[in-house]
Amino acid sequence: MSSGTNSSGAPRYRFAPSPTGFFHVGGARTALYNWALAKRSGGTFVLRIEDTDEARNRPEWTQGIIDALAWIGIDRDDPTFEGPYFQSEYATAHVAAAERLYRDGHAYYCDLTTEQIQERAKASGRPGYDGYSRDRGLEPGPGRVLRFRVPEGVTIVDDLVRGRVEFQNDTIEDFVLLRGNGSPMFLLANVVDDASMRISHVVRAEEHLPNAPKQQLLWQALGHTPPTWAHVPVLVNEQRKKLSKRRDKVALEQYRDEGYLATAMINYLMTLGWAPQGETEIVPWSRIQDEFRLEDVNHSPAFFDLKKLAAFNGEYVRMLSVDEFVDACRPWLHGDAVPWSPEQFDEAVFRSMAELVQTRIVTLADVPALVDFMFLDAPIVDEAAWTKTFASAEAVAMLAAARTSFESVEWTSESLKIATEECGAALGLKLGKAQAPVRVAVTGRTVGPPLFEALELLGREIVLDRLDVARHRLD
RNA sequence: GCCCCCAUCGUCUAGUGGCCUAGGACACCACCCUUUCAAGGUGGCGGCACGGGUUCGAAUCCCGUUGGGGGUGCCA
Repeated sequence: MSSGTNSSGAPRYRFAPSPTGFFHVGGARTALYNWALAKRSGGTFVLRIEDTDEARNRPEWTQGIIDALAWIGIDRDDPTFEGPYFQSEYATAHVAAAERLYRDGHAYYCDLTTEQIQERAKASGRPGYDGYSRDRGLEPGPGRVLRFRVPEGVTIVDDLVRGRVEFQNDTIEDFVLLRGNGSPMFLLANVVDDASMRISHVVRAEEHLPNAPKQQLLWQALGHTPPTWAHVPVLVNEQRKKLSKRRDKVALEQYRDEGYLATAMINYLMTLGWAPQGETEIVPWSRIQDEFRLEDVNHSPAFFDLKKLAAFNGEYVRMLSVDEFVDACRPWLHGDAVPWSPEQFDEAVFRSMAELVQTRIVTLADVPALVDFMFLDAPIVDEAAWTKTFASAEAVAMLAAARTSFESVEWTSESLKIATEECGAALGLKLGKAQAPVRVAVTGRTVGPPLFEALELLGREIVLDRLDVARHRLD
């Protein structure tokens, strides 16, 4: 695949998000692509932020991008990371480039208003601007836009993922470079910045593909060799529409805040449109960095599947060592969202249950609900579970039997299990049925971590007390 | 309307002319394991959009159809 590549020096991959107050998961994937390639090639990941008026007043938006990148392992302190740069820093250069284009005959001024253009389009039956001012020789002036003079012929965009894409130049209208007020347009600013930063690879979402021929023409008119293009497919929702902020959960920060692991998120994102060699999709970033190739990226849009993400996350949660897991859980075990007070929480107790919790959660946010009964004075009772469990006389009897038995049994999980078994047997209940009333009385729920381990940890006094409370409640 | 892109199980993918009676993963179903719930194990369901070519041979190459998506701003 040989489009003109900036041959001098190491490759430079630019990632140019526009700040919008959150970081899009699609953007995250594109960033990861750029990052993997830059890292492996010994090149550079250039972060250039598209500066808008609104973003300028909200520096936290830019910080949000940097934080989000850091979360997925794109570390600003890494020497591969260059930036952030802001588009506005180059505004003078943008205008200068436009004027050069005008002097060289690659651009011309036009005084048509949007309404006039529409009228002409309507009259001719062809939509869009028809090149009316091309040869009118207009001088610069207030209200006059500078338009690019699209040359005749064919523009071939040589794209690393899509191959050779041909555009007939007569289907590309003479697009605006400078607005009537003299300010540069995005397309121009982008090219000028890329060229002056000697960007060699532009890897971005497919929605930009129609812009590529225009930009390539601009690179050439400016006297530069165009970069290597790669337009990667977009991420879509179940309706096969491009993920949108309005309808879909697209903020990377939200996944972070809901307790998804960055490792899982990164891995999942990379399997959308690409697959690592071999038997499994669960692979560490190091392997992805070594193996990822744009040439192997799929051509069609990929559905962002929450269920599969959840499966990946569970997979990664279970891979954690106990220490790592406890560390990762910490933010979810403290703070306002948690039902217990700081004094009630005991990390040592949590640690001893950690392994049992690990196989039972999807995200870290699921952790508190599994262990809250260990720290609260009284369990949070799930009414539906309670009603269902104590609907039978045996269940009520079982509770009383366990209360009596637990008074004197040796306080280990193994003995507690045997004691429960015996009480159940006397009532014709198997262990599965026998443990239920005890579980609901002590934990408030029908589901949770293995019961007898929890009872042992809780201690005889608390357990007996909760059994009593439950019996009173039944009366 | 015009331009461009895309098309393998429900979903994400492997597959680059014979190794494919199409492989894996998620989801789903069943069974096993089991103190609940998970996790784990085993098995099952399920796909090359359609029609023409090219070829000894096509999921793979070509053309068309259909169906999706994106772009068509003095937005970025």
